[in-house]
Amino acid sequence: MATTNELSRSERKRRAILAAAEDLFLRNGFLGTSMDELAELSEVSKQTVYAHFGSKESLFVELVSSMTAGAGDGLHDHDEHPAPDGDVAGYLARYAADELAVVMTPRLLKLRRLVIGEVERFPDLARALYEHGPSRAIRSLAVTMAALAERGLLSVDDPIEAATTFNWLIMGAPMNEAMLLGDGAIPDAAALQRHAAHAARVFVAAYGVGDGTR
Amino acid sequence: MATTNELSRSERKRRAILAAAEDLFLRNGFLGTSMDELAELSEVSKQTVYAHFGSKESLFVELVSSMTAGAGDGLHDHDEHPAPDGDVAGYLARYAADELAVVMTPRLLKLRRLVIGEVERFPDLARALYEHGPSRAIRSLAVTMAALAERGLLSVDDPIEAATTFNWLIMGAPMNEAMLLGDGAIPDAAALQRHAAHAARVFVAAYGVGDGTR
DNA sequence: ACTGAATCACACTGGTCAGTCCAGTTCGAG
DNA sequence: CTCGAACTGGACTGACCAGTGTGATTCAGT
Repeated sequence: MATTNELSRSERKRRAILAAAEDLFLRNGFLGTSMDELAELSEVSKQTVYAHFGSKESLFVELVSSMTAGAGDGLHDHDEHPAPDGDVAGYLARYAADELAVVMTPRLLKLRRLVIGEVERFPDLARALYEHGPSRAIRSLAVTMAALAERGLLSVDDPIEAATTFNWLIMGAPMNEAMLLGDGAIPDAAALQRHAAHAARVFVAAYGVGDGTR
Repeated sequence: MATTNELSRSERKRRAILAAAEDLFLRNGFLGTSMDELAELSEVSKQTVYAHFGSKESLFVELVSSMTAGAGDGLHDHDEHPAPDGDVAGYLARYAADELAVVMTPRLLKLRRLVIGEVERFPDLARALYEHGPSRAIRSLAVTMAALAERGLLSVDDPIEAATTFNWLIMGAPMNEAMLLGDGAIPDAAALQRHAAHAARVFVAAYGVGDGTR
């Protein structure tokens, strides 16, 4: 079954092209990337690029869409253990730190910058990124919020509103700094954890049921 | 003194060029804008464009720099009346609504998208936007926070941290939605005021001194 | 070994773009 | 009115770019 090395020739070429496209588009933008450049970096002829993806636009859309779809796929098994004891702040802090660790990544931040810069040209890609990113995270978080409220651990009227508030309490500062200051401004893991803990403390002070943190 | 109509010919041309540049760059980006297009929209010859600004890059940098510098100039006289009575939440809500009204503007949002998309090519512009925008707002807000703490109206250890928290509690959601969903997703004034009030309530719950809102 | 599909190198088209050049025109200040 | 500075239109250069065409070559499955 292994043709020569696990992957068909065509598939290998295809992936090489996508890898090069990711590199170039994320670095130089849509207009700033040329197809000759791309073929060269892929170590593939330009014809092959056009055989696999019909046009520059198609390639761009396909690349960004696939990166977008798999963007927040590291965040699923949170609902497993929603605050075993009553330490809601600790649980939320861990939740926040996990999300931050996924999102505050050069690859995803570059993708976000790219898509934001191309909102006018590719509004659908931007909407897709919004749906698969923040919106998805918030919806998922809202479920957790509702569960915590049900157990009397949190006082939440509107789970979506609460989730939105928590989400941006977490993401707001680091995300917006990273957007403008570049990947060099990404806080290290320790700083992100401190930030997550602080956000959780603030949130619990507003939405907690009485104990808070102290 | 008025040469013909308040402004010298040269100055009129210059402004026409900048106006066209603002329109085109904000809409089509740096690479997506051509100098011929720009000259035509300015109703000025290409030579004149190059006489005033030496190159496409210079024009771009000058335009973005000037827009950036005057970005948050509507936010100065807040410190005038910091919560006459003890209604900190109300005061902060008004403060937040004012900031939102300035920032959530198509012109500034487009500028922000443009600059974010060009971070790699023009990192200095992005840094300048960061300094004149969020950073400036936060520093100014921190002063207010400290003043409120001094009067016993707020419990603030680290004014910068508190200001940062409040700032993104306000800006996070609407800003990031607007970045990806386009200017059509800008909430109306009423929604922004509701959001501001909510943010202020959450903030006071975490940083308030005991009364909160209810 | 054979065969058809995929890939290759490379030239080429038609178009765009930043920036320059130039000869003639407009404009405003004295 | 005069003069010089600013402006104009349009042609031009050199470079780049998306996408196509072609004929030779490689490769994988039979």
